[in-house]
Amino acid sequence: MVTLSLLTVKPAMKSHARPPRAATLHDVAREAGVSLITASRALSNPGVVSDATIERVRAAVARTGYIPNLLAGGLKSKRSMTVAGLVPVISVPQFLPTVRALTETLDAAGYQLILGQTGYANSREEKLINTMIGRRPDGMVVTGLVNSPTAREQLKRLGIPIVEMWDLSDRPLDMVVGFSHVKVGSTIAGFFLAKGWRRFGVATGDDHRAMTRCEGFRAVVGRDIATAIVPAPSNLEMGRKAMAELLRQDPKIEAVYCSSDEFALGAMIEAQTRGRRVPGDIAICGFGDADFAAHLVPSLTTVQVDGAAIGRRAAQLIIDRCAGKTIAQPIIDVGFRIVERESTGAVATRPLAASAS
Amino acid sequence: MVTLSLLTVKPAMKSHARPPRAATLHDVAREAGVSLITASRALSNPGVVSDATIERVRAAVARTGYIPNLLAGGLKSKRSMTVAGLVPVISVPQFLPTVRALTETLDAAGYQLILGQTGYANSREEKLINTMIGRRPDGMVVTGLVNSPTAREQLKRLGIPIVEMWDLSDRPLDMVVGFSHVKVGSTIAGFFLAKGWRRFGVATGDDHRAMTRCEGFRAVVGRDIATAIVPAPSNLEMGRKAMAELLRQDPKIEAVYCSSDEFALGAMIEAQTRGRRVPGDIAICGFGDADFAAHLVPSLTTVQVDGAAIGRRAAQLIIDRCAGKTIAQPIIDVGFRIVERESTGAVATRPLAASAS
DNA sequence: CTGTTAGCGCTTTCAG
DNA sequence: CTGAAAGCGCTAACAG
Repeated sequence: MVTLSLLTVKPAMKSHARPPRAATLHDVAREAGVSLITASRALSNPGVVSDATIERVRAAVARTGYIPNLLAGGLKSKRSMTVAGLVPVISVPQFLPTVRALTETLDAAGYQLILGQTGYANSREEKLINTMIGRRPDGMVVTGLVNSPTAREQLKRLGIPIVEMWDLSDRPLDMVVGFSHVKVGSTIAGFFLAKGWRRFGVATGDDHRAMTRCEGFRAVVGRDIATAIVPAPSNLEMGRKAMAELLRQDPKIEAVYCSSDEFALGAMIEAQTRGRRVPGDIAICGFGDADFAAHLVPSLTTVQVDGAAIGRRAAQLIIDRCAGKTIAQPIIDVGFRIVERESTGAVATRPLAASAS
Repeated sequence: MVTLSLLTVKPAMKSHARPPRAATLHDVAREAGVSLITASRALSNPGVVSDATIERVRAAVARTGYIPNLLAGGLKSKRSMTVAGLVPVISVPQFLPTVRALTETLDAAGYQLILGQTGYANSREEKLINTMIGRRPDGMVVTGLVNSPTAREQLKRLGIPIVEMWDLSDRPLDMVVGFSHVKVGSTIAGFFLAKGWRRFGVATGDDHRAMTRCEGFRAVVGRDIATAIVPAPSNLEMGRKAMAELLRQDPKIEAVYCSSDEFALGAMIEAQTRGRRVPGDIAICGFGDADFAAHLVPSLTTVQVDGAAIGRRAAQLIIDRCAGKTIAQPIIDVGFRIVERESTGAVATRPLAASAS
């Protein structure tokens, strides 16, 4: 018996004729001469289908140009194979390694990351979460701890795995991968003190996590130090302005912590422009260990956080939970360490570093 | 008659009881005492429903905590309200403003951008396109021109609006928003020549678009100039290495074009480290007009491209086409302009700029 | 303005 | 190993 397909793809069709519709599994099944469900199994659960059948279905797929409709599959199976990810803004370099690792780790497991920008404002966060839920993601990853009680309640009720990241909490919404920002601040302060400096300054972005680091810093060195706060995200331009402000507040300032490396570079440039030597007159420490930090002149002392690891581990938590595994450790502290370079002068005598992991 | 809902949300339930399933439109309809389709219309097409009914449905939505399942809606209506976006790697600063503008413009129209990383390798591109098609996006935006004939054919067959961006072509797959990279290269060359320099160098990433700019540059100033090619994406570290290489090839080099601003900053630092004054001894021009370029010392001459505009216009093309509008101009040249700053010395006597728009 | 009917394309039962 | 039936949650099409 000869089965004539109505769907044979002809590379060249008259004029602009475009196939009225994409091939469905139904078409594939007909082409392969098997039932719909067998075709489905051949593709998504080959273990229970005979090799011969699999081969015929594969061939039919190739002939028809079939691409599974994940919307339909997800509707029935309740698994959309997507994970929602919330970041403040996509253009902050800080989170890029994390987003990249998330994308890649999820991709390797067949999941698609769907990114949303909350924009540093809590109101947007709630709205965005709602939009995201509409796509029925299998998991959700958010930057920072979810503060809004409404949003927390809603996310909990969803019953999907959730990872809060880039921060730490004893009592996360569900799971958390991050590090202690307070500890970062106090560690930098300890590092500065160990070097013998006594006149400090801090330049920080105004977002929650940066402010927390700033508080950790001031808790150790005192709150009446020169302080410059700029709207997040802090960049090079803002760094120049902030350093100008710090020098106005305290012309004899000795050591400055900046809440990002871009910010620190700006501060460094401004200090140099005003005739201060770095680190001769002013020591500068950044945060994030951006790719350029090691290659500046002077190279920049900074706090290294493994953003890619945060993304990888967050993704893995989601993947594991979706696979039904029980998570032994739902609170992961990835730690951080001070990378001492030239911008803070001669190397300190005692090493100062790390957090738990 | 009193309608007792089975779905009344009780804030505090016994132990870990979690609602077995999310509220569906069916639940909302029952709560509101209307039919399923009326509830549907009240939410997505309120114009054709009485105000009283809308109000009742709204109340039912609030009570049940209903969030529409966009997968189900998309399956039936054939509109997933998603747009697929392909970038080489998410972590390249270059495309960030574009991705951001895309996200935001699409979001405002109710669309969700789904991002995929092709990773500078054509093989991944084809595979990624297939994955994306599985989610049945309503449109697609790709960085650069789609080269692979297989991919072009497949995308055309899809019948959804497609925008290629960050490059230009007379014969795009569908629509294109970008600028001429050859022209960028030749314009920079002309700019350098007008300043009186005669010994040139070029440091470039090895991706297609950067190489094209490089060719445009060399087509004007000659192909036998000092040249350093590094693997994309080019960053500060690579810039230092590249400049070291250029100085090795030609110690008397006078003017260098770098394929990105991060790259140029690295080159500048390396030159200064080796005792060359910028712009005194060597003039440097970057590409991209990164946010920091204007605030460096010396400030960096560069080529400004409105990446956000590319994203906005690409998104708008997709949105308009999805709305059934005919696109008057499917080939959009957003142009570029040289932003002359300190790194190329005294301001040129004749202005050099722009492309078509 | 409102309701009924019939699917979208797939996967989960439950039977052979 | 294969198949038939049912339906995920929603909306388009056609009635009233």
